[in-house]
Amino acid sequence: MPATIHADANPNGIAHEPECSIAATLEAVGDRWTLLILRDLFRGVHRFEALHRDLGIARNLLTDRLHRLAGLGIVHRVPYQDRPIRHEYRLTTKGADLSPALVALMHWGDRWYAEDGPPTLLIHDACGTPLDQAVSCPECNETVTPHHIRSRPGPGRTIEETL
Amino acid sequence: MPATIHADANPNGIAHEPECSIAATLEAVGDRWTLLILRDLFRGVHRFEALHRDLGIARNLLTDRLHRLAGLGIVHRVPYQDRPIRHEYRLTTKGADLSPALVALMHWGDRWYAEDGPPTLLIHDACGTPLDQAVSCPECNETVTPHHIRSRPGPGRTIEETL
DNA sequence: GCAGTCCGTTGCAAAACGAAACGGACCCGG
DNA sequence: CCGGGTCCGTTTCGTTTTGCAACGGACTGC
Repeated sequence: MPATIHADANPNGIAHEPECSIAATLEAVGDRWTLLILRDLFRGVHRFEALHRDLGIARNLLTDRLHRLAGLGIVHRVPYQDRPIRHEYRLTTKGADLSPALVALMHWGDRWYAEDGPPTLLIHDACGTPLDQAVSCPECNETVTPHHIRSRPGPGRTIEETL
Repeated sequence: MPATIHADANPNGIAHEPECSIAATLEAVGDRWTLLILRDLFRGVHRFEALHRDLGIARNLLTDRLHRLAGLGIVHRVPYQDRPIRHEYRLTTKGADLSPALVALMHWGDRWYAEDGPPTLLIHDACGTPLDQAVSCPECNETVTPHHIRSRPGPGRTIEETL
């Protein structure tokens, strides 16, 4: 039996109730473009025009997504000139905190779709070594594979549907 | 400056060319429902009717997504009865390999949207300890934060646009 | 036969998306 | 001052994707 990542039966409101954190996350960033926009922000592409060019996203959608991300506190608008007052978009702590998720998505793509090897390597700035990502047990000090991951209701679970 | 997760300028074909593994991954599983379906598969919900009930997804979409996932080799259809021959959907290795991504997305939701604490805890089956996930450097034997992540073109990058 | 289960399809309206034109605020060279 | 060029949106409109709910098929069990 594979990893049990438990969750609930309600694909709704964003911080609307504690039900499933995966659903909550996808509510915030789980549309066709948002994670790509965030990828570009990590990558150093911060301005509207540059994002538009780089992603090929429709301008109206880009406007919408950027405002939405700002509203969610994932991104903030930093003025880089006045006069035609212009802002660039930068990750907040909350946004930067999505880094592990992007890393995980990238690793999966590397593994299953990069026939000629990864198009991009993530390396340690200090030593240049390609990085790993792993789930680990702080108690046992060992890496845990999906098969050894179990789940149980946490403190935030409402007392309903034990399923 | 936050983590640099570099990527390309083309949000296209799935295994269509090596450009950006994040885009490739999102091409495969980056729509509104797919990751939630996968979450349920991890969680032990394997049948059409159960997925439909649990997720509230439209039946036509569920059909479509499951077939798509099967086509991509992320899921396979296992007969569990003949006669009205019926299949259940199970993760392949490729599908199970998305575990780290789901874990990362869940952690982020836990951190930013679970006011009363995580609705679900992932624990080590051997000892019951809540698990961590981290990016680490195999050389330095230390955890690497987003700020210390750099990126560089890997072997799979086509020789174009140095940006 | 008749109800119930399970999976999937169909038809249609609503929502999201994509492309491209348009508008505003500016800078610059002539 | 005028005609470009840049940068950031907004608007319009046609195409896709969703969501919803009814329907159909293949059984089982009573």
